[in-house]
Amino acid sequence: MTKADCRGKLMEVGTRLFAERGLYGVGVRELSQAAGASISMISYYFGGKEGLYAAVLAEQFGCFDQIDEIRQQGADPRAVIEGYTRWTIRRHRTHPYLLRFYTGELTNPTPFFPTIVAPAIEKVIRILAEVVAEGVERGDFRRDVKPVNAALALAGMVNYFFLSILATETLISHSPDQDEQLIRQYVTIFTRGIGV
Amino acid sequence: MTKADCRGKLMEVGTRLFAERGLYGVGVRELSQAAGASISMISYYFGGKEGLYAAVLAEQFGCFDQIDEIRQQGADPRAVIEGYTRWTIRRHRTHPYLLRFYTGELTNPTPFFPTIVAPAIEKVIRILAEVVAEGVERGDFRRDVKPVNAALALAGMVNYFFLSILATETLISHSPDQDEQLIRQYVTIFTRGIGV
DNA sequence: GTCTATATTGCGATAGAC
DNA sequence: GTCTATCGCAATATAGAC
Repeated sequence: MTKADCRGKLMEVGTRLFAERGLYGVGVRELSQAAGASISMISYYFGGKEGLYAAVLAEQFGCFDQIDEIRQQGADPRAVIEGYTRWTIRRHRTHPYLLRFYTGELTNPTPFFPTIVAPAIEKVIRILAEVVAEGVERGDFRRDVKPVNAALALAGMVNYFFLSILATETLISHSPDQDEQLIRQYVTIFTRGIGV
Repeated sequence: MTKADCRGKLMEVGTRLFAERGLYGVGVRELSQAAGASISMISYYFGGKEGLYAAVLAEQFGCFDQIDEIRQQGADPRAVIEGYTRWTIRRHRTHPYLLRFYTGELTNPTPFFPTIVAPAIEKVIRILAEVVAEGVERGDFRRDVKPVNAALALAGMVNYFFLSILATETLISHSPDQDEQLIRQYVTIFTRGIGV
């Protein structure tokens, strides 16, 4: 095992195994064995199993910074809403393990939830709510719409589609081929749903 | 510890602890201690820790049977949609731990996911999709709406509101006082979203 | 920088007393 | 039916060789 590979390989297998079974569902023996490294490398590079988990979590949630670009991609609230939807669906394709950490931490938070997970989610919802509020001000959306409720509705629709995959495989195709249709459906449901 | 209490107390603390930290995040020592019973009672009544977890899971998902009553409460698809929304939000209030098991199993499935969890979720989504399809046939909803996509959108909105609580406490009140407003908002967003 | 071997602690399950 | 005590095993972390 060469130097550069060892740390990266541990991150790689840590991402997969922690996503599939959670922090307490995986042991250091299995992690190091899957990485082809020895057990002590986890402590050497990450200070222990929890350190590896924290590093994986931080890497996974790093891409949430992209929400700032989405926010600025258009003055039209509808454009931002479509941008968010497309970005989120694409993100679930490019980061297939992110949703596991996302919902896993919301459901069974680890010590790293307050510093890594909560701020990332809160920022996205806050920005979506601001965008909805702007749309209300512009007269695009109804005045009785509560922006945060609406933001949570949109995030819920998009994320739940992927969250529910394991239980709905028999009901619908989750192939990426359907993504553009899915984006259209959800953007339409949401914007018509809150529209005047 | 009297006989009748022991089993019930183990179910009670098992529900809370498994919900908060998952099957692998809790040990039998902590479970039995919290129940005020001895460690061996878990094996005696449930055949082991996993048996207790399975019993808790089955009890929690038992209330999903109520979906049949919701289904039959009205010929009007809109009435069923409102019934589902109210039932789900009320359920999160009466069963505060159910969502943890629900999303925990979807994210990190245990051996009991296929027999207990997946069938319950699939049935609800299937019924919602049927109701949407009926609405399309009646001309209430648009023909371009895909029933399963729409069903997942509605379930996603409602469930995500509660799932995200830990990360959105600073953004909005999650008090039951707001529930009726929440129901109105989400039913409106959804029915206008898929309406003609 | 990476390994093996080990220290220490905690786990789930169960035997046997009462 | 419930308990205590213990078995056997796996956990994480680390010491020390190379």
